[in-house]
Amino acid sequence: MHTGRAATRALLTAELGVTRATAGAVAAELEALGLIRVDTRPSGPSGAQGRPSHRLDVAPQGPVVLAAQVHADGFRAALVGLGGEIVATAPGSMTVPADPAHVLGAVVEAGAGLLRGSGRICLGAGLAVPSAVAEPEGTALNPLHLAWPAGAPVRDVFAGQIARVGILGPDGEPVASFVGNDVNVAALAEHRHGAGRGAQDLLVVASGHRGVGGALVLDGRLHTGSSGLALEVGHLTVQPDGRPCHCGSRGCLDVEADPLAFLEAAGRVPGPEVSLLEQCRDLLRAEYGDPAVKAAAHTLIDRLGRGLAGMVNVLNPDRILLGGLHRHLLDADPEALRAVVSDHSLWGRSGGVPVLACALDHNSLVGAAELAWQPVLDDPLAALGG
Amino acid sequence: MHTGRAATRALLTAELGVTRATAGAVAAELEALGLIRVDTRPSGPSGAQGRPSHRLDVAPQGPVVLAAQVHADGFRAALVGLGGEIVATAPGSMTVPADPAHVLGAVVEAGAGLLRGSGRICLGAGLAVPSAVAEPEGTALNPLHLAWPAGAPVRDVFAGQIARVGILGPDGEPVASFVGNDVNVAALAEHRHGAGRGAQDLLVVASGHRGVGGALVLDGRLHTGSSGLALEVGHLTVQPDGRPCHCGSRGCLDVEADPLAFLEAAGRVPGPEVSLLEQCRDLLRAEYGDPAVKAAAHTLIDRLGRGLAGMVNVLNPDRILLGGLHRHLLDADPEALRAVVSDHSLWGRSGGVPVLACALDHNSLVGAAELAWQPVLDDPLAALGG
DNA sequence: CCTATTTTGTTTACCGTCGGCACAAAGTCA
DNA sequence: TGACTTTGTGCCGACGGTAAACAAAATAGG
Repeated sequence: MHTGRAATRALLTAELGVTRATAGAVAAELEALGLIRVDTRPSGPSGAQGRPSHRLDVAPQGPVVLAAQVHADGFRAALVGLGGEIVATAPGSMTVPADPAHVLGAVVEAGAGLLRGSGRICLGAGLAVPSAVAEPEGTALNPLHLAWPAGAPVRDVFAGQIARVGILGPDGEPVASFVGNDVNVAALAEHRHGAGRGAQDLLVVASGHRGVGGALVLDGRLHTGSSGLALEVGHLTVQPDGRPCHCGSRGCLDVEADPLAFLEAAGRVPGPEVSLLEQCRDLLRAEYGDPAVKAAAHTLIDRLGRGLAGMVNVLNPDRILLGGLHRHLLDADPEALRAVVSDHSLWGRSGGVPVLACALDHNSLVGAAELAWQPVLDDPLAALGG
Repeated sequence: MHTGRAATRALLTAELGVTRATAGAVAAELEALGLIRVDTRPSGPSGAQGRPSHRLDVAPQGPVVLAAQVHADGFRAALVGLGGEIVATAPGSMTVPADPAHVLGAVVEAGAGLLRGSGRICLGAGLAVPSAVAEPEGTALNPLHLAWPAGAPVRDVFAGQIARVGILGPDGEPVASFVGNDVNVAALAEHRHGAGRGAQDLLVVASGHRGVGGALVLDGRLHTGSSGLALEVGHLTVQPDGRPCHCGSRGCLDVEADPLAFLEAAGRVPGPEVSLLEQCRDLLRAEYGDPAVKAAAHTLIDRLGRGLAGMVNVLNPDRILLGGLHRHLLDADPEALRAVVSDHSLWGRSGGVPVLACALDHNSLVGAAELAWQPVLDDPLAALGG
């Protein structure tokens, strides 16, 4: 079981590709474990012929997972139910000595507060970080925006705080902890509950603050490569003779298609009062009439499009989703971006890959929750029964 | 069952991750179907403690598949046994009106001749072509070197010739036909029987005549993307301000790191008497002392290394194999190439990806055979029993 | 030489998953 | 009201696999 949306046993039968009997058994198991509730009431005249199906709803007071996202300015903790619904959420701002244990301690304490207030059972914990995460070590390789040391053992620290604060599962043990790159888990969330539903080969590219991140969801599973470092797409060359990048090359996507690059291209000086991404969004929405802004947008659309085309040639996805700045660039001129991708990808011209915007608010948060839900979906009994 | 080398039941147990009982059952099934032979004779003093294991050998006169490779100058047909052993092979040269049906008819007839001479049973047919192959249509999108029309329905034509000539399986029906890109299937062959054994995330890049091809083997399966067009890596930008490419961009790998680019960089005029690849190989072996040749080699090593680094950032493979010209460049200066890849891939510096040469002769041919063997490995009984 | 140990191969019993099937339930359609 | 269609459930059996006990064939060591 790996799909989110399944409102009736009949839909389960179709989506899982099993018989009605098996789907019924799965539903019965999930109901017995308190994860879903079966609604047998007739839902009015459906118009369809045949016996009306029973709706399968996520249990209203059912279990949740603790999800969190950390970023440059602070963090956000949340409780997320089965199906990606955010049950409760709380922001937090970061204090100055922001070492991992400090930050994640505050994150987990915020989550514990949410849990106490909700009275829900917690089945796991997931964390999204703006850094590549090496597998299976669970270390953050480049948490630059957090000013954490490279290689920080984020999963271990997170698990340690979960144990210290005492986030306990049904078996009385501290719940399992999962850590992922923010774009990666956002891709997972979009695939399950957002604009990526049904895609078999989903490419997600996003730029939130600095740099560019990517993710690939293959057959419903996050593809992280042999050591978790796949889709580090920031260093594809998109601009011959471009500006130097810390990787040693020039014209990398990371420095040519992120919010700072856009503001500079538009001739604006980034202000400190609001995030780079918000400045970009406001510029694109309110001042797109300004020729300098429009030209900057098209410059970045060209660079981004070349990078996306390179990924299309290597990965051959069947859908592309854009987030952060890239999503705003797509909104500004969808046809221009799609044309660049098509023109520079060998087979894009024949057919073309759909390029869409991410659809979920807080997709990194929901995606972090999906990491924690995964073992429950894989084996509900083991995850709950003990 | 998806692995080639398994010389005893005990190794099967380990490689398949099952119990001895299951491995024994699998071996018994394969033996009953005539695919393998069990050698119970003691093989002399093994030195190891414990009961000596029975060797499982590929059946000496067992079934084969028909494999073929077409290229600019002609084709090669072969019979390949389980385990990738080439049982018999025959080259063929192409005549002038080289339309697909003509060429593939000759290919299949050559294969039929080999089959008659061998007295073996044929279980399938695989074909490697120097072109991207769209799935599931089985059409060749850019068979430029063959002067075939773009989008030629290669699989259907191949299957038609198989049926016309009458290559029949044990059930009396024409055998199943499979078509793949030559680098893709070569990667499959290297993973099963060559330098890619044991890799979980194998990237193969090669340049045989013109252009550059790539392939990825993930968990033992070829990764072809959503429509068969993944790893079309020829259009990654590796040279700012490089020469123009037919894709509309400049400095693509395709035109910066193929045999023609090397000969031009070395200041040589390609002669017509021998293939571009052979000219490159001879140049690198015999005249590497010539400063122009050495400089050209390092120019191409730099370009290739940048391209490989881009792929590493996107795909995060755990091993890279090089074929064709790239393999000769690696031989010429292994450390230089590995250094470029490390320096330009974000995480290459910490750890580094092994970069090795392909190990098999005729790896495209063996890979084409693997395509045809695949259904037998997946379900031996169904493939043979009827 | 005889026994203990180790590793391999085989046999048997058993368990869990899932498909096939029959049947019941609950609606629409004529 | 009866036929039809679709959904949900219970039952049986096939299949794939593990677990465990047993048998076989070598080495190790007194």
